[in-house]
Amino acid sequence: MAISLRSLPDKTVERLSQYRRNLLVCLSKGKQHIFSHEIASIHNITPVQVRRDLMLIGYTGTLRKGYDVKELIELIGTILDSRDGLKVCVVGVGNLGRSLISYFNGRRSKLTIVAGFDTNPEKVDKVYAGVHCYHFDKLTEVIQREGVTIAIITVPAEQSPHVAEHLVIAGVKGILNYTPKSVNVPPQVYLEEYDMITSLEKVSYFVKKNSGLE
Amino acid sequence: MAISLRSLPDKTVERLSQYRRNLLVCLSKGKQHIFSHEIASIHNITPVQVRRDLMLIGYTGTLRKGYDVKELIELIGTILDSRDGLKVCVVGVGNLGRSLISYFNGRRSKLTIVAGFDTNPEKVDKVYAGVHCYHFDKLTEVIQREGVTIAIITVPAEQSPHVAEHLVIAGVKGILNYTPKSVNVPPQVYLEEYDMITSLEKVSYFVKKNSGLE
DNA sequence: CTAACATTGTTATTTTTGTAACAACCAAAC
DNA sequence: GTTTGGTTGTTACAAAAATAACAATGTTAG
Ligand SMILES: NC(=O)c1ccc[n+]([C@@H]2O[C@H](COP(=O)([O-])OP(=O)(O)OC[C@H]3O[C@@H](n4cnc5c(N)ncnc54)[C@H](O)[C@@H]3O)[C@@H](O)[C@H]2O)c1
Ligand SMILES: NC(=O)c1ccc[n+]([C@@H]2O[C@H](COP(=O)([O-])OP(=O)(O)OC[C@H]3O[C@@H](n4cnc5c(N)ncnc54)[C@H](O)[C@@H]3O)[C@@H](O)[C@H]2O)c1
Repeated sequence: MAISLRSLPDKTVERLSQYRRNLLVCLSKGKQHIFSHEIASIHNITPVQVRRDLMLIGYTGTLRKGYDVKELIELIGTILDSRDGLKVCVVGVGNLGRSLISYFNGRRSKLTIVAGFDTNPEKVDKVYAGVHCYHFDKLTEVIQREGVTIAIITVPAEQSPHVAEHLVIAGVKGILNYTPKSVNVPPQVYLEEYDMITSLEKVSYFVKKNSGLE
Repeated sequence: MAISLRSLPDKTVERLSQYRRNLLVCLSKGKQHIFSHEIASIHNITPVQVRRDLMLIGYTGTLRKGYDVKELIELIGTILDSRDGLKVCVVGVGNLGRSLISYFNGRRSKLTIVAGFDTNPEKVDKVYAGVHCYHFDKLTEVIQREGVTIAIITVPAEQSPHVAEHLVIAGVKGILNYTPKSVNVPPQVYLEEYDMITSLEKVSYFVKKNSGLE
């Protein structure tokens, strides 16, 4: 299908992931069809935006009946998921890393966390929520053996550039960096960074502004 | 100052927060001046974008000498921070909530987590990283007594709309929702939502696409 | 002294994202 | 049957964000 080959807008990809998650909930409640305005209201966006996103992936609903929930879930699956799923590792099995491991695993069948890495001897060779924690020295070896393609970085901030460098050498194709220090990767590696402090400061700025403080 | 009153672009606010964080690191290393291309390279963006952001906040550097690190930090402070700081609470003291509490507190002097809330009796009236956890029933009372203006939601997803509703009633002015279920708030409350699953699926999509998989 | 250069600040352009407008359609009501 | 109404898919428009272009300026090299 030509459409799934051309790159979708970033934001559309994000929304598709969210649509799917909520569509699964709808399906489990026995809902078989859904209107664009229903999807929109779940996500607090406009129906037009929903229809536009679905247009981009070439899905056509039925007039006055809406979209077939199951079909749509499957179509989004063919777009977002890789056939055999992708393997993920977490570098830095601290507070945040452990939270993520215990939270993610088992939820998305196509994305599995298969390894953790840490430098702290107390964590190495322990198992967290079913995930083995290896020493950071084994990074390349384990990544290549297991065929890991995505890494989540949750080490102390100052370590993240160093960690990212090793991940690239080891051959991962995508990195999700939760450290407030941004990292540098070659263009063929997809990088997503998110900084919780920044988010909080942003909320704080707009709260200040809206409240007309000082 | 007229400039700080007009609303800055969302993305600029985010970047200012990040600039400041790294400028503080520079300052602690004794660096007194910095060029736009240096700031840019720290954040993997272009020097033009840095200059544009600084233009928007009305800061002027010195030609061939760059920006005064200390001055710039202070100016960003006057823009992002509220004079007396803002108080923050965390609703849902589970894995993620506790991570956030222990991570955030003490880092940003102007934003302090002053309370946690949970429904689980085992957590109520315990103290986590110096933060008292109250029963959810006390939400409004504590928020008003302490003057909390910002809330972070880290309860199980299906609870988040209910929690958000109570937070609005209690009078918070900003909400940061880490739940994958989005919530509805009146326009005077600033809402920021972030969904880690979506981020991971987005990385996965682009990894798949870049690798030319299937 | 002058030319070349590095760097800033600003305006113009392009790209991305979101919103609005509207034609097409078909089911139901009358 | 014809009209009404709700809903889709698409095109046209607007807003936000990023990038490029470039003038201004003062420092350094010759
Ligand atoms: N905890 C949070 O809620 C939170 C929130 C926002 C951002 N973050 C960011 O996430 C990162 C981790 O935070 P945390 O609270 O989990 O810290 P943490 O100290 O609990 O965990 C960090 C872990 O990384 C390990 N580590 C250190 N160097 C390493 C290396 N080179 N290779 C592999 N592992 C290494 C440490 O042994 C430790 O286990 C930090 O950069 C922080 O800024 C955390
Ligand atoms: N843990 C993670 O790394 C992670 C990652 C991404 C998203 N999230 C999201 O964060 C949320 C929490 O995740 P978690 O792993 O911390 O879960 P958790 O089960 O460890 O924690 C949830 C906490 O919320 C409390 N709670 C339940 N209902 C409540 C209510 N009405 N009011 C106040 N407290 C209530 C529970 O008692 C529990 O302590 C979830 O929505 C999850 O989707 C978590």
